Formats: sequence, structure tokens, C-alpha cells
Amino acid sequence: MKASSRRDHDFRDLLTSRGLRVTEQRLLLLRKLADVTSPISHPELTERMAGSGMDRATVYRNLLTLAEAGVLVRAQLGDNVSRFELPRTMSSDHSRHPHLVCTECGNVRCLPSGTVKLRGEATKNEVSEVQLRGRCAACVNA
Amino acid sequence: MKASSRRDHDFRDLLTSRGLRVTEQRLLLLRKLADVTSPISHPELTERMAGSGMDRATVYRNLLTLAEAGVLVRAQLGDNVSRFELPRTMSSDHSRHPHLVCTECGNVRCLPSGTVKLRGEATKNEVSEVQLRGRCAACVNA
DNA sequence: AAGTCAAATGCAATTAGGTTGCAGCCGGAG
DNA sequence: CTCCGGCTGCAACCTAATTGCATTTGACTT
Repeated sequence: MKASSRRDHDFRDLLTSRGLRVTEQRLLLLRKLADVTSPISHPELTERMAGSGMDRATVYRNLLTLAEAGVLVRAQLGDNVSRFELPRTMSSDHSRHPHLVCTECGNVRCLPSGTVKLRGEATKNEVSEVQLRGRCAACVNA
Repeated sequence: MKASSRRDHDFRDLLTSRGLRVTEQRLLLLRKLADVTSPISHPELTERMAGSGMDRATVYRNLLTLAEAGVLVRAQLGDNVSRFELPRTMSSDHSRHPHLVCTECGNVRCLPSGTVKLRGEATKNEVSEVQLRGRCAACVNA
């Protein structure tokens, strides 16, 4: 599979450029994260890696390591659980986007960066994360 | 003490106006929260209530109940621990304006309603709460 | 003032997510 | 090929959150 190996190549570069070793576990982890569309927590991710035999401590430490290195973005969405995600476009665009936490279905939706506009007093602060809570479109229509 | 009884009177109104019962425990809890200047976590608060013989579960459930009712504001710094705060201005409707949680000093700042504008895809959801995280103006300038 | 009932509390147990120490493994530099 | 330090697996451990249930009690009704 061309696509997969291409992706792996990017991941290798990403890791080595940050001075991190390229391990089979890290590649598995990054592949998984690339398949997911919204931020994922450590327990959720451990769950999905079940088949690989990877230990939860390894998942945990790698999430921290990768977030620290700037490879992943860490999100705090109000439920006392840290969630991580691979930035949309890995190289250029590290821009954060707003997250919507649905209080009904619990899912986390990523919104386009432009949909939330700060102005006035809000711009006087260094805002690093924008999060909305409410009912997502799917739940509203259901 | 005049001040104390006056404060208690406000607390009673606050509770009854939200359809919550006025219990000795809730008054103790609100008094404690009024004495504190920055958001406090459930364990910290339980610790400080030690002398009152109040149970941790009672503290916990009341924090949730009061936050749910809009009497308290819930904040999350980077450590996966929920902290709660009595808003400075106890306005009737505290959930309608955005909050900025400073990840440095931990305080929660209330922002004017107009400072955060939703548009596009964001408006397709029923957003009930807007929270920004980052460093507040005071910490940035310090 | 007494009666009533759901809300609230106390107590105890349990789950969950985060975190760490250590021995053995392995990526990659030399 | 060899060696070293980073990485992994395993197994605890800790703290915070959460829940079930019997009992108490606030606040409304009579």
C-alpha cells in the first residue's frame, strides 16, 4: 500500500526531527491517530490499540512525549480527561481549531478555525484554546 | 455578626431562586467558597471543610449541583482536576457570557457577551457555554 | 403544629484515569 | 558489530471521581 508507507515516511521524519526514536509502537500510535477525526483520550486510544499488544503505560507516555514535542495537540474539554489529536496538516498549519463537546451524545466535534471570532476584550488575552459546550447539530436534528 | 448573616441571606435567595433546598451544608460550603479568592478543587475544599463533619460525597455532589445550576463556575486547568468558583458578580444568569480560564493563575474571568462571535458551522449547534483557555491579560503583562 | 415526600446527606465501596519504578529490549550512533 | 541510553512491558500505586443505599430533613400541605 503506497498511501500507508508514504504516511509512515512522514511519521518517521516527524519523529526524528524532534529527536525522538522511531519505534514500531509510535508508528502504530500515529497511524491510529491519523485515522481518527476528533481528539481522543488515553483510555479510548488504549482500547483501540488492544490488538497490537501495546501497553497502556506506553500509550500514555507516548501521548505525553509527543504532545510535549509538539507532534500532538492536547485538549482539555471539561470532563477531567485529556484528549490528544494530530494537527490537521502536519507541517504548516499548527493552528488550533475550536472544539464542541456535545452534552447529549458526548462526542467531540472539531470546528473550522474561522467559525469562532474573538474581538474586543477577548483579544487582550492569550487564548490558546476555544471550547463550546452544547448539543451538536446531529443531536439537535434527531 | 451582621456581615455573615447578610451573606447567608443572599445565599438563601440564591439557592431558592434556583429551586434548590437551603441546607446547613450548602451554606457552609458557600461561605467557604466566598472566603477563597481563586477556584478550588473538590479535594481541597473537602480538606477545608474537615471540621464541619461534612462528607466528601456531599461536597462533591453539591459542587456539581451548584455548578449545574449556574451558582458556581467550573474551571479546568491543565491537570485534569475540576475547580469551582463563586462568580464575583452573582448575576442572575451566569451561563450566558463567555468565560476565560487562565491556565497560569487559575482564575476565571467573565467576558462581555459580544466578545465571542459564532458563525458558519458553529451556529448549527445549540451552544450553551463558551469557554476560552489561555493566559489572562494580567498574567500576560506580568 | 403535625404530616408527608422527595431532596439531600452520610457512609462505604467502587471505578477510572493518571503516574511511577524497574528490569529487559531495541533503535541508531560510532 | 557493539554499545548506550531511550523505550517498552509489567505491575503496582495513587488520587479524583462516582455511585448505591439507608437515613435524615427541608419545605410544602393539611
